[in-house]
Amino acid sequence: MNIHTYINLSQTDHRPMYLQIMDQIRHRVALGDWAAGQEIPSIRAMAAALSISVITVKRAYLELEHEGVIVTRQGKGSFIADNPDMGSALRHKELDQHLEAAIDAAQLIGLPEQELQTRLRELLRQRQEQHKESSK
Amino acid sequence: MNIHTYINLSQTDHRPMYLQIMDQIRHRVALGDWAAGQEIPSIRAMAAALSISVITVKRAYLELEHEGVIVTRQGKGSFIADNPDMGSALRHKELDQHLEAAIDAAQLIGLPEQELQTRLRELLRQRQEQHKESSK
DNA sequence: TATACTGTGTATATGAATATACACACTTAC
DNA sequence: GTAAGTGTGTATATTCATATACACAGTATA
Repeated sequence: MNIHTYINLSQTDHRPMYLQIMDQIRHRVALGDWAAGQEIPSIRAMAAALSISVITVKRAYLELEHEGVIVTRQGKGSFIADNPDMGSALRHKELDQHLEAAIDAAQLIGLPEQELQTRLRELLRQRQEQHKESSK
Repeated sequence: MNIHTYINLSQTDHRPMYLQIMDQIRHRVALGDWAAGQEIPSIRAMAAALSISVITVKRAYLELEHEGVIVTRQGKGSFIADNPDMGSALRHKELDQHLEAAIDAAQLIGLPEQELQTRLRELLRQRQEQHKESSK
């Protein structure tokens, strides 16, 4: 089971590499694939596997550490945080603000609540399609 | 009624100026403040009012023209596109953008789709409660 | 046609984001 | 202590997005 099973960089995804790495690690943690305390690939191993510089991987790991998702110890390696902070109160607040704004917008249009929920379902489905596309 | 009543640049908003201008013009059209065919401030007038370069305003106007929101004629000025459905289309677009932002936020914190929909339902219910309160 | 508006094209400055190399420092196990 | 892992700090290259100046061109009107 090598690193590529977990992390890979998309050619079609034009977002920066360090962000792609961050997202995929977050995703693994959210799914429970990588448990609290578990060691994750070293920045050198990750860099070699992806054929990129260690500094780029380090940047991804550093920002994830600032977010509280992972911890890094010099000379030892990087690990999923004991209590990975995936959904801080702040993040949930931001989510609610977006939903509230959507409700306001729907009200402005005169869109019934039922159809607002339907629209959310549609957009979620579109996302799934796009995800399939990009992973082909 | 000067231009500042409609358009202004935020110091705290760190997004580029041309995007802020585009958003605010779109919003005016969505609200119906600026009707189809109506003349909007000239590039030069807008630039002077905001104390920025005409080129920056031109960029905003050019992209809005590509989107079909406005039309520009050399020597004459810029006008809201002659499309009566534009306002409605923009309102729906704004709604979608809020929902997309919510989906992004949910994915970031690893919130399952099911729970995102539940959260929307909860917030809608809260709104109904508040509405009852305020109408007592 | 002169004036005073309007928008346009080309060329450029600036800063921020992204990715990098390389020399350095820590940890572990032999 | 030394080898083979690990991460780190500094300095730099490169690219792209943003914003700009200035000379040019169209339109309307007196």
